[in-house]
Amino acid sequence: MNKKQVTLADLAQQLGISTATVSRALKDYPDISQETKKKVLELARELKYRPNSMAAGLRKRESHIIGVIIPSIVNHFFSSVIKGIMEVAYEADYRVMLCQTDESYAKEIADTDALFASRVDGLLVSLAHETQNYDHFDAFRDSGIPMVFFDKVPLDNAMPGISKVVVDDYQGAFTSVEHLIQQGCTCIAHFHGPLSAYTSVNRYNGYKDALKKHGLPQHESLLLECKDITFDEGREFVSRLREVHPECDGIFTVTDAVGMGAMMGLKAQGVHVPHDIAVIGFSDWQISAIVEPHLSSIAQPSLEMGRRATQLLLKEIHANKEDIHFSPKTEVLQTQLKVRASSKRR
Amino acid sequence: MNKKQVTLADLAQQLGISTATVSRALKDYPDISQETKKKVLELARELKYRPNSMAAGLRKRESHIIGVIIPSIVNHFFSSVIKGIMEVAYEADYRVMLCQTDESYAKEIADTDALFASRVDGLLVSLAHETQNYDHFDAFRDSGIPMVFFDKVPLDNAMPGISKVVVDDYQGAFTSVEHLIQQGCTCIAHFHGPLSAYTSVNRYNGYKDALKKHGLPQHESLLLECKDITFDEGREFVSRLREVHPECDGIFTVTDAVGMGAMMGLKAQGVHVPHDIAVIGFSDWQISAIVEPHLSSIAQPSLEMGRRATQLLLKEIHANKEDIHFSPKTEVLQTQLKVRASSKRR
DNA sequence: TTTCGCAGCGAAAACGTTTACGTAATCCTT
DNA sequence: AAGGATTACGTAAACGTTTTCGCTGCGAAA
Repeated sequence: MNKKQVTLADLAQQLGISTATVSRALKDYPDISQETKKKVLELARELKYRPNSMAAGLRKRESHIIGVIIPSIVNHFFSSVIKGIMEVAYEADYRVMLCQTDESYAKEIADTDALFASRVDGLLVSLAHETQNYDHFDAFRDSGIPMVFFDKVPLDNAMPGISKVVVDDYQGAFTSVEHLIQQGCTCIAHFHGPLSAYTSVNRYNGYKDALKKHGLPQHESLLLECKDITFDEGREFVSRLREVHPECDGIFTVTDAVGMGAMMGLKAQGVHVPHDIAVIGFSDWQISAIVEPHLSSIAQPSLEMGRRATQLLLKEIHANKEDIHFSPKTEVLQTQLKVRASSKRR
Repeated sequence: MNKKQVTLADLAQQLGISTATVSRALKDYPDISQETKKKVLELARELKYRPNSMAAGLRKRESHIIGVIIPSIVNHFFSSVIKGIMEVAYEADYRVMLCQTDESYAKEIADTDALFASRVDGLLVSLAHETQNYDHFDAFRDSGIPMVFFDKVPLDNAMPGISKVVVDDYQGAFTSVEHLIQQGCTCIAHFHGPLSAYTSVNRYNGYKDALKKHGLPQHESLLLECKDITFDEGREFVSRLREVHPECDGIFTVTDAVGMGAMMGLKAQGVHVPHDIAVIGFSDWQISAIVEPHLSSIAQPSLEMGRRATQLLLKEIHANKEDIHFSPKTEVLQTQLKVRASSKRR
């Protein structure tokens, strides 16, 4: 049913010139007189000519599309990253093709293949939780199509020569625990994430090193693992924690959902935050500044992460096109401590 | 620097057959022997052949891409919708190209043009706030490329013959106000959005009709307009409201951000929620079940909206391809009242 | 005059598929 | 054994651009 589209050939025929000239006129290439250029542009507008980027892409061997693969989209962090990506992509006149893995390795493979089939000019990836193997990126590798990983990136030695953008989880965790100590906490627990995840490990280490630096006690029983990283886990774990460590006066949680759960659990038990126990989260969700008491947190520059990753990718794409060398970079973005009521004891 | 890709011609040459046969083998079309099919598939795997969907798209005049235009992505409602879209699209083997307008009319036009240039097979749109004119969709119109609007849709008479998926804002508002009345509220205010927006108008009307049905007083001064629909507006407006209507005992807000702001404002004034004033929001943000007191709200089926819109679009795409008539539908999804502490007075 | 340069344009090939059409070989009818 | 049907494949055109190369005509330099 689709009515046929207006093509270069149509314009060319009506003007009695060749498609080559029409193409030159529309893209304002050299070798074209102002006169015919004007005529072409006029007719193009009149006939509502719309370029076909599939045809152009096929011929030029580039799509002006960048592919994005993320674990989840219903998530403040990732949706901010995507916003950053789209901002920069739009500025550079690139389209964005989005895929969501739902943390599934199989889906990640399918998405990678589909994006390659679409001949995207570059790929931005945050790995799925399940992913341990990186062979599905070989197609991009072998074809020399640039990739930039962000947030959840491959293990250090796994993909040499690939650019990455990550957040300094270790430093963020270290800073927040040190902040608790400065607020007078002497027995600090950590509700951490699964240690299979890179980010969880870094935060875990930041926590431990901060305690070590200040000579505070470390106990296995101060460490509780949130397998699913949920609000409910936070709420339940505080009971378990206080049975073993009634003297505990500070909690650092792997993310704000857990932190808010912990605060609710404590409130239900009649424990005052921050007076009895100070709480600090991670990621600085919008909610954190609204919930009572306002939850202290570590802000991750999510928008910035999307922007940087895309800028890196575009640079690499252009370097490729100009045939000049591009040396892969790893950018580490700094976090920001947001001190709010939940941790203010002085 | 991109190494050249493996093409059908490469496979054909190595096997001493024609590209036509290779193409048939790979897409398991008829007119092919099991024997050569097997040989082709083997060589394809060996040489790591990857189809080029730009070439296929150009030839078949379809891209297997659907374009999505939304006002904002950093937003729980829209990111859920997108998730629903991507789920259905993925099942049907379609890719998703995403654009974000940031509520800008100009950006919406640019996005529409770009998606048309990419020759997407269909378009899903939630209109920008600024958009009053729909001419930029003419290209899709004229070419007979299906579009489905969702959430923020064109005015009724503006685009006849176009499918839409909306939420029953009127009924949701009506239900929530009736709920307040059942809880004993007798003087209910409404913090509404700009009445240029369809959704705001429907909620506004639902509010008014619920009051009318139950014979409650209606005053202009009970209506406060949130131009930007923000937390801060909610917080500020309660002071203004209580100066004029100290007897007010219920507030229905156009969305949860405003509702939460109102609750904070009331709390700051020492007004108890829900005892003195009951509050109910709209949209059921994740935060609402966490903030204190838990905010009652109207849940919108966002995931479902994305799914339905995409299903409609795909149906229309396929109907188009088979050259059978498709009559546009408007689906109205029902909301769900979530009663929480902020409105429970009995 | 010749020679060169240059501006403006066209012819045609390419990009990698899909597909309408034709054809040769094989098989099954009667 | 002649005729038709079927199977499996090749030829070549098409999709809508971009781009290389070459050509023409004109003016300026020699």
